[in-house]
Amino acid sequence: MDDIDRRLIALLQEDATVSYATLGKGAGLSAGAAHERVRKLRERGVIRRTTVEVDPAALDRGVLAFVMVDSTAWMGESADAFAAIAEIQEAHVIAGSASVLVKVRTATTGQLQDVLRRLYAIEGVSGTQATVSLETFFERPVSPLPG
Amino acid sequence: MDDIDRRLIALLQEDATVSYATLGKGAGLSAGAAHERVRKLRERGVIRRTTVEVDPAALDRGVLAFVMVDSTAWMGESADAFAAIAEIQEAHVIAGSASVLVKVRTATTGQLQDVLRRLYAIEGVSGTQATVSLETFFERPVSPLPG
DNA sequence: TATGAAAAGAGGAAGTG
DNA sequence: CACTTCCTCTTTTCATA
Repeated sequence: MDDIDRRLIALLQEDATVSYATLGKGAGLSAGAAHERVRKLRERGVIRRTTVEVDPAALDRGVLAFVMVDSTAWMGESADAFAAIAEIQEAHVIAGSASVLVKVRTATTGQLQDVLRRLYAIEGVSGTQATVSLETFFERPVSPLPG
Repeated sequence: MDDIDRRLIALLQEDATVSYATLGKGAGLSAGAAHERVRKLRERGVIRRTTVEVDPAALDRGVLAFVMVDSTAWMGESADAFAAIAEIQEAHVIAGSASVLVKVRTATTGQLQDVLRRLYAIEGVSGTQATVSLETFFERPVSPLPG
């Protein structure tokens, strides 16, 4: 992971459809060398996958909320229960009073309420605190640049 | 946006490097038809971009925290101030006691502390409450399927 | 690891049903 | 809208340094 790798990642995060020739030019490499480096980044798992970024509203997921899920038991083994709820985009075990923080996207606040109901149905869950997002300033890839 | 479009999006989210021929097969379409639909999804802004998903730890961003940022003033115009902090991956204006929720990734908790210091330097910011993630259950694309 | 070149395959743009 | 065809460019592999 040197500065060239970071540069390649930055370029791919911006647009992963560019050719290796263009990619190499942007990093001061030949197409072949750029290709080889990217292949290794994938092999090492640094680049996990190539994917598309979608407008949530277009998929009927215009309502964004973060929900703190309190529990009476250790939730460390409950990943599947959260993953089974399609509206949950992320789930993290957290330090602090609650035990799991989830990011939820639904079409309406009514559906958000339904997600909360399903969260309560998970074993050990004792409470939820939902915080609705009014506006998203930005959501961007993890910066490969230091600082 | 019919079911075929949703299917195409689901396949692309999983692996955006597949050929249009493979993509079409997965959605019951010819390569050309799949290509045309994907082109339109991009044109309409449903698909925003093709990008790569990266392992945060490999980029020296192994510490994940969510920070509630309290403020004394309306933060609705402060997007740039948050965007200027490279460690911030997302920033959302929220309903509730705090006014902005940010997702932060740093190499160490020391660097997290430094981000908090820089958050305090933003005009109007009166306080922060950081919640550190101990484990990420999952982070996945927005589900294109209903329910 | 980088380069350069050759073969295999995919992208992109026609025209047709 | 979807399918097919055709041409171009890219990806992928390999030999070489």
